[in-house]
Amino acid sequence: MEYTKNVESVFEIIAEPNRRAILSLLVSSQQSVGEIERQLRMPQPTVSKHLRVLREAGFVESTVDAQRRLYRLKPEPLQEVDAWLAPFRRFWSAHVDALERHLDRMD
Amino acid sequence: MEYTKNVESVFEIIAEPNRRAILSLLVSSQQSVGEIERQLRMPQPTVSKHLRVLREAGFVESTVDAQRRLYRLKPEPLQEVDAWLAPFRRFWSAHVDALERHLDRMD
DNA sequence: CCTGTACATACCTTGACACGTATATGCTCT
DNA sequence: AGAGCATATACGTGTCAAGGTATGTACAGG
Repeated sequence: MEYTKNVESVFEIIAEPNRRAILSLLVSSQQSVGEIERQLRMPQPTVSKHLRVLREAGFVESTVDAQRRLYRLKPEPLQEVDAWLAPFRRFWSAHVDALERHLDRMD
Repeated sequence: MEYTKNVESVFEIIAEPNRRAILSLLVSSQQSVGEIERQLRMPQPTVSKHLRVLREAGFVESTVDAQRRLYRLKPEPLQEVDAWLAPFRRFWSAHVDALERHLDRMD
């Protein structure tokens, strides 16, 4: 196998449950590492390491606030996921339509 | 770490590029294993193994057609992904709104 | 029946990645 | 400058999943 790694797809990033949890936390507002750590009950190095992955993949960005770092969401990578999903949305809405037509004929 | 595996999230399933390719192929119409194999230039056992994973996770289902098996999409798992994405969509459309208001004030 | 075709599975190997523990870096305040 | 807090990184370890090769199963046609 050719492992031309490094390209780390957005899908691999969000495959990790803790990373999804972090992203879900950040959707409401920005948070410091310590706040994430406490809310998710994760060891601090774990949080930092996941944040690093998310940052390098463009899911989040951080600003310095004294000794703290505040992390916030960036939309682009998840929009990529959304875009990949588009053709499938058409597929399953076609299914729903077919079901509706079927039900229409039934009454 | 507790590895209470088996729950195999839908995200782990679509993290694999070859599986995403298979799903994308199937969005237009059902395909046999051999057709997938040829279109994606993947070894047959690889295709079969990925299809097994996809099947057990509910992404696809198969019907027997003589010696062939025809695989087709099932919508539910990808709808789960879509549902997970919903809060983030609200987030980034809020961003677009803010940008638009800003641009409005500029002229 | 026997051969070929289509697909599935078994086994082994390898690499990636998530974790834990320990330690480094950097900032703040006194 | 030194203490203490907040965050980042290094290192070693275990687990898991994907690939390759080989083989099994099942159906179709002559």
